[in-house]
Amino acid sequence: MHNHYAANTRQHLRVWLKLLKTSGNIEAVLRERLKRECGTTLPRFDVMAALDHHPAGLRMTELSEFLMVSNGNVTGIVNRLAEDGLVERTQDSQDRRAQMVCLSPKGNTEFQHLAKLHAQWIDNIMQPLNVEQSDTLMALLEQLTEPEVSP
Amino acid sequence: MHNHYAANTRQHLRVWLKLLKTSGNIEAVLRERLKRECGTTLPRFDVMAALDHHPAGLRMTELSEFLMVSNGNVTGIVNRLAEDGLVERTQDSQDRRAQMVCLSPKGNTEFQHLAKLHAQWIDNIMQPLNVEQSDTLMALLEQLTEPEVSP
DNA sequence: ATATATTACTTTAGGCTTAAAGTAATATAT
DNA sequence: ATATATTACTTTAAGCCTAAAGTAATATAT
Repeated sequence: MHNHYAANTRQHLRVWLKLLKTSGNIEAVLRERLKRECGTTLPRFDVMAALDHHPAGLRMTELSEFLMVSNGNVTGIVNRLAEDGLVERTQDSQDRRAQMVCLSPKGNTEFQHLAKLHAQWIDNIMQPLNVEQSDTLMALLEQLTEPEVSP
Repeated sequence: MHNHYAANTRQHLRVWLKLLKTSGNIEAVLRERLKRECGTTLPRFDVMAALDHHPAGLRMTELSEFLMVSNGNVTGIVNRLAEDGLVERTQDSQDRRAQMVCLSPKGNTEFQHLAKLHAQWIDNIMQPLNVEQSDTLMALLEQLTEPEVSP
């Protein structure tokens, strides 16, 4: 053996590494397919999905809160989506600092296509688990949802 | 309901989002603590951990294969670690293209400290699961280890 | 009314990441 | 021996990400 942690700690490390690896593998598959088959990226997909869930549009700050990423990050992604004509910005007439972002018709059409593919990919990847197993997995992950803060 | 997927697909999507969120949350905690408490980053930690596992050192290409990241990526991280005196590069006397990278004494001391903290953090985060539960989680994740490739 | 604080957003600097192109050294085929 | 291919590594361009600083507009306190 290479270390001298308690058996429990070793097991915990193993489970975490497995969780990280599994999640990372699946995410890598999604990124790869979005790129190769759709010419887009996961962050772009996430922004478009957020806008799809909010058909009336979102302000930049709402978008960054919804996606839990920084404000500046959203600025960059929305800029690039706008350059490609997939989202539209409209100035708020009440507040000249603010703007509303929503999917353009083109962006909406494209997202419906992406979302369908995305769901198929996930469905396929998760296929090995039956209903009971995925319920169990959900329940176990639920217990890790709010990581303890102090050692 | 907001969509019209088969119930199974919806469940699969929910489980995947939960998996992604849980893994991301834990990773965020680790990044945060590495930064705030140790002034380092997860990629730097990963490189140092790889070198700790290979005391004789690794070549740049071996390092990038071990970590499953690109060659150029490793160049950047190792550059910064070397600037901080945490790793050492030694030219291969047989092959003038190649070099050996290993932890410096300073890097080794620092990594032992980081590794101990890291293990404590994981141990604490995984605390909610008892042995049986973590075994079950391992087994379920195992089934997702090699995502199906074709729809 | 005016000063102060807050809010909405962008810009900047720096690190992480990849793919692709570039450089130099080594290995192979003829 | 020489041409070709491969290998080891770095550089570059572009996107993603954050924290911190910056800008302009709005809200609040007095």
